[in-house]
Amino acid sequence: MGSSSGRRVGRPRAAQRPDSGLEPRAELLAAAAELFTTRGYAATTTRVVAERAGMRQASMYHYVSGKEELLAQLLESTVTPSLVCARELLADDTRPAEGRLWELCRTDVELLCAGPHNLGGLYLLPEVRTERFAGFHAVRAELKDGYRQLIAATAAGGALAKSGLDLRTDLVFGLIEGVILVHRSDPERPVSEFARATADAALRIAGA
Amino acid sequence: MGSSSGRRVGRPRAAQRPDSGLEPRAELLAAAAELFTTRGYAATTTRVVAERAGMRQASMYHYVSGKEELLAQLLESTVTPSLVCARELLADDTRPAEGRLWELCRTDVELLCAGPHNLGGLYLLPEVRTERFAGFHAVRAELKDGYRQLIAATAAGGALAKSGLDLRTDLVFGLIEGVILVHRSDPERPVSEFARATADAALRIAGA
DNA sequence: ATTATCTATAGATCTATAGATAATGC
DNA sequence: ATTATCTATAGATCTATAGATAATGC
Repeated sequence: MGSSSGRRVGRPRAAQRPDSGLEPRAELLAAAAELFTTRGYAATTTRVVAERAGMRQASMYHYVSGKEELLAQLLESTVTPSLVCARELLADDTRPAEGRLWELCRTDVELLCAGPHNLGGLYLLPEVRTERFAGFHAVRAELKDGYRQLIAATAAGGALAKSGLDLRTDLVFGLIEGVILVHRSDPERPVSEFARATADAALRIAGA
Repeated sequence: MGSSSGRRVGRPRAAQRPDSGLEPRAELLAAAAELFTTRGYAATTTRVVAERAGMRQASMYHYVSGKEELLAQLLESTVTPSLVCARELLADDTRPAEGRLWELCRTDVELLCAGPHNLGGLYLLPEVRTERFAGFHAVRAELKDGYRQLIAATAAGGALAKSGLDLRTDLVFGLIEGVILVHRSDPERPVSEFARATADAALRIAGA
């Protein structure tokens, strides 16, 4: 709920703005999402994040320990929904693998392109490769393994040797993540049609 | 040639190292390439670039005006060879478009994955979207247009409406640039085989 | 009393310039 | 004299903490 209206405990903010309806921490995350994706992580100062969230630089530390925590949280929130989808599809063995792979690709593209800022673009930040974000890497690796299992379960995939399967998996996963670049270059394109076209392309790459 | 051996004009460097054989400016570019691709642009200080190139921070300014100039130069040197290849293939109308498109994809992947550092990864840096790098964007746009023309000239591409052609072009170009991500995740994979497999995948996406 | 914020600032950078220095060239 | 480098540093940040302040809650 937070602040459902008017009077709140604590010293009032210096710069008042129309109530966004978000909790302060969520406001910080939203501000960080926009700034990190457009300007990059290292180039974004705590001051601009806080200010965009409506508070002064120092006040940010009341809610988060610093920039790192914001990025870590944003990253995990980006993969988690895709991972949930992958787990469901892997469990559902009533449907052929081809259809489930297509569905995973489509959903993943929708999720990557969803939201006002190109959240998927966070994957690409160089800082993300750091040990600090091991939690994110773990969930992302699990998602990639979901892709691998579905590709292996297709008719074409079953015939592949390990190196061939690795290659197909990397190409499909690369296409899906590369979609972030495509979306960035033309954010106006209708997402659902684009997501279906990308899923079609992924199946062709998988050989299905 | 530079410094073919021993005695050089000017005060000696503080930290001597085995002669790399490169001119100082080239040493700076090589250092920047590695650091920008691994740590990112904003997170890389002039001090580490200069030090890795064997000189002190301030000495760098004898050769370049600052970090921006290094990035701009690196970016352009990354697309230019692909663009040369695209122009040659576009001009050669004795071969069917399918084969030329395949060749462009293969060469482009080879070039993106070439070199000790993942130079192609520079594309992904958020700072690159800045107006400052308009020169790079112009050559990159010309390369993308080369892809579009070749796709349009294929049998399958000729039948497409404009929006369909745009979509195919974006998917193919996205796959090729996404290759940077794939290469980053497994730099050990033999490049030439990978390049051929990616070109095959690109043709399947193009519908050829 | 508790809380959310603020202002102020210490300490740690980082960039780019100024001016000194140590080579070779003539 | 010319050149390539160096050392030193001013000025501009940026992060994170310390301590003050202005609300509500009881």
